[in-house]
Amino acid sequence: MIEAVRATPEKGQEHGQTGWQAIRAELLRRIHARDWLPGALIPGETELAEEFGCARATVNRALRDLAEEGLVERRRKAGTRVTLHPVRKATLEIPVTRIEVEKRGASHGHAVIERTMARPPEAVAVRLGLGVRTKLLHLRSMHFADNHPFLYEDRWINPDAVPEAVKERFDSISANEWLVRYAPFTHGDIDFGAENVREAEAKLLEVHTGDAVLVVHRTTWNGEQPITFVRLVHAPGHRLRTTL
Amino acid sequence: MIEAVRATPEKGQEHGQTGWQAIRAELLRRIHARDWLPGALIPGETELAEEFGCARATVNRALRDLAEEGLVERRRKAGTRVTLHPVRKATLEIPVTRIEVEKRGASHGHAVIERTMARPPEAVAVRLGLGVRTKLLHLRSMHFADNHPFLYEDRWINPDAVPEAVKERFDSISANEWLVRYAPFTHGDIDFGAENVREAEAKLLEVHTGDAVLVVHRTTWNGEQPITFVRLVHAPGHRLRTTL
DNA sequence: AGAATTATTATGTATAGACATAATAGCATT
DNA sequence: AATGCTATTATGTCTATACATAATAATTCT
Repeated sequence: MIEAVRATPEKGQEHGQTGWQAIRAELLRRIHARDWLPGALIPGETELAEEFGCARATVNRALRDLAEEGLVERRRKAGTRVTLHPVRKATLEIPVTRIEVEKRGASHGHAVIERTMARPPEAVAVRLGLGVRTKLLHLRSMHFADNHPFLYEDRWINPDAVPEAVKERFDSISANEWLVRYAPFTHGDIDFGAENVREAEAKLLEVHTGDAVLVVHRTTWNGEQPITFVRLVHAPGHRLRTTL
Repeated sequence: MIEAVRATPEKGQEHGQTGWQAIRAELLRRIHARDWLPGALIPGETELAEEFGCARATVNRALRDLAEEGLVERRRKAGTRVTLHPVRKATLEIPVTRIEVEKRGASHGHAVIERTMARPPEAVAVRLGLGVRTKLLHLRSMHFADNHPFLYEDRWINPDAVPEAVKERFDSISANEWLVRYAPFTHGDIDFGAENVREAEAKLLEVHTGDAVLVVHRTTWNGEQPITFVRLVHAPGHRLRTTL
């Protein structure tokens, strides 16, 4: 029986949690201490509630939290077990480019290179789930950090989803930021990889052809309706960071 | 008053959620429909509970879920408001390499190239927060998918944190998987970027020197104690995918 | 034995009621 | 006007109880 649960919150206790968080911490401790080995079945909620001298709902809250993080797996009737191969989730935040630049202590600038209505290449049309015959708003632009090339953005916007975008010139506000503001999306997908930058993009980024660049592709949707597909080419050396 | 909450679960209802999920769905609908604008204060739990004809705890569960996703912000006394600039979080899962390979329908293989006790280069020592004089277990190995090079792994393990690792040969089980199993970590950090692959690594991956490769650096800790630092070099063309 | 049915069990969720806590707003004092 | 106390309020959490649901185990029927 751990006492932390009912312990009066004292000043000295740095890890002095109470309630369900104390339960959570204790369960976590047992997992890390290998009291309960990966794959092992841990006691039922009722049993733990009794041990900790709290209600089952409180144990449930703690276990649910651990389950959300992927540290334990729960199945009705089968019980709760320590995850064998905990799939760690790195949550990387996707801020607006301007803010990302400013967070690095640099001043942000951007310039539109192209702004046309055009038929998308097949790869783009497929991603958006649209036909190649639909004309889309095609925007190519550069982002700068302290006047150095930072990011090249090649974007296709579905005018059916965002009719207002057709009128916007995107010179005072970047498409990136404009869309976040006026066209919230319900879901999207991202994928990224490394590419040897091609000549055209290398010139824009002011680097050598063939340099390795981090390329991000992002598609966003509002319900069933595709909003935009964008290809982001970062300047060489750019790294994405996050914690586990 | 929405009825979905108490609705008898019928077969035809594809979006037929009940309970707190129905509340959540309705709240989400109002946010997306801009019924409640970004930044706006939404009704209190008590009020919503009354409207939906359920207990306050149920509304709380729904709101808490939305808050965890960053769609609303909650503060005691101040109430709940729709997030102004929802920082979209892409959660990318970091599975064990073997499982990642197998998920692609390929067979996984691996081979240890080097296994020594050595002093780490300064960059590694800094990352781990250790001195350059501490000898660490240095492991270099290759992962294969259907016998094609898939990933090159250059790893440094802190023997203080995982003494058992020094005895392990890592030929039947990869270091990656072994560590997940026997040395769970409490936290870590990841960063990734694109690099032009150097000659030595290019040979191992059987690609041309200078090809763009996705490089991941990962450090993991158990509490205060550093466990391992690893540099993962993916074969060219490898892309990481996730959803928003 | 094999299939279908029923019982059991652990988690999942809902409820009402209670108290805790943080933050604001209002009031009083200096 | 600045400060400090106090009341108020919305969320945070815990409790006990109840029923729902999924999955397994046991049982019965053929």
